[in-house]
Amino acid sequence: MRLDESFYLRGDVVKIARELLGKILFTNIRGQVTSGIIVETEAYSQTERGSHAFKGMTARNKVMFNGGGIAYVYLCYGIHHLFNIVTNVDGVADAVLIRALEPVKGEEHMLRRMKVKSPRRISSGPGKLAKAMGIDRSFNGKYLGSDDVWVEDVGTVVNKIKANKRIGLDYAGRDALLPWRFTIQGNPWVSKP
DNA sequence: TACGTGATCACG
DNA sequence: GTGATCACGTAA
Repeated sequence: MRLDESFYLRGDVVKIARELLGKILFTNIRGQVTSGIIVETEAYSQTERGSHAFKGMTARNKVMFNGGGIAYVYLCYGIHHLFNIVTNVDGVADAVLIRALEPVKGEEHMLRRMKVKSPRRISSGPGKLAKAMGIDRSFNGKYLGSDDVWVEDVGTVVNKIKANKRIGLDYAGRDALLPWRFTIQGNPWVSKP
């Protein structure tokens, strides 16, 4: 069943980040459908220094201030597109970064986009999964109920969730230590660190 | 461990 | 305008 607004509009972004584990992210790029199990997420709250929205609205982060259930996609290090799901109500800029997927459907499309021939860890990391799924900045602000990108709950029960500090936030001071990175423990598709 | 790569943002 | 910075990935 496709997740709808009521899932994303809730106020607890940390809870939503945990609950997204085991759900399935789909994209449909000109008829090419790919999907993967979400195995790694990070929560970002407007109230802490790790968030792009901490200092308020800018041209880049403005879609985060919309109500939950849309994508926030931006370019990182000039190379990588990072895919986030906006949560919380209109006016509050919370989001969940999707950091790794276990491929389910359309792996041949992912391999082609990654320019590799044989199965590999093509979606273990936020930049890689966006590329593998065909996500770029044209997805920024896109509604997750659209026919291009959506998330489904297939009833998977995730037994062991591990919480760690988030990756790559050395600039965020004390907030870098928040245990807001969630992984499915033992899943081989979780990104390296 | 080093660095490519380009949008973004805080300066003025 | 300009310059430092960056929620990464790969090669070495």
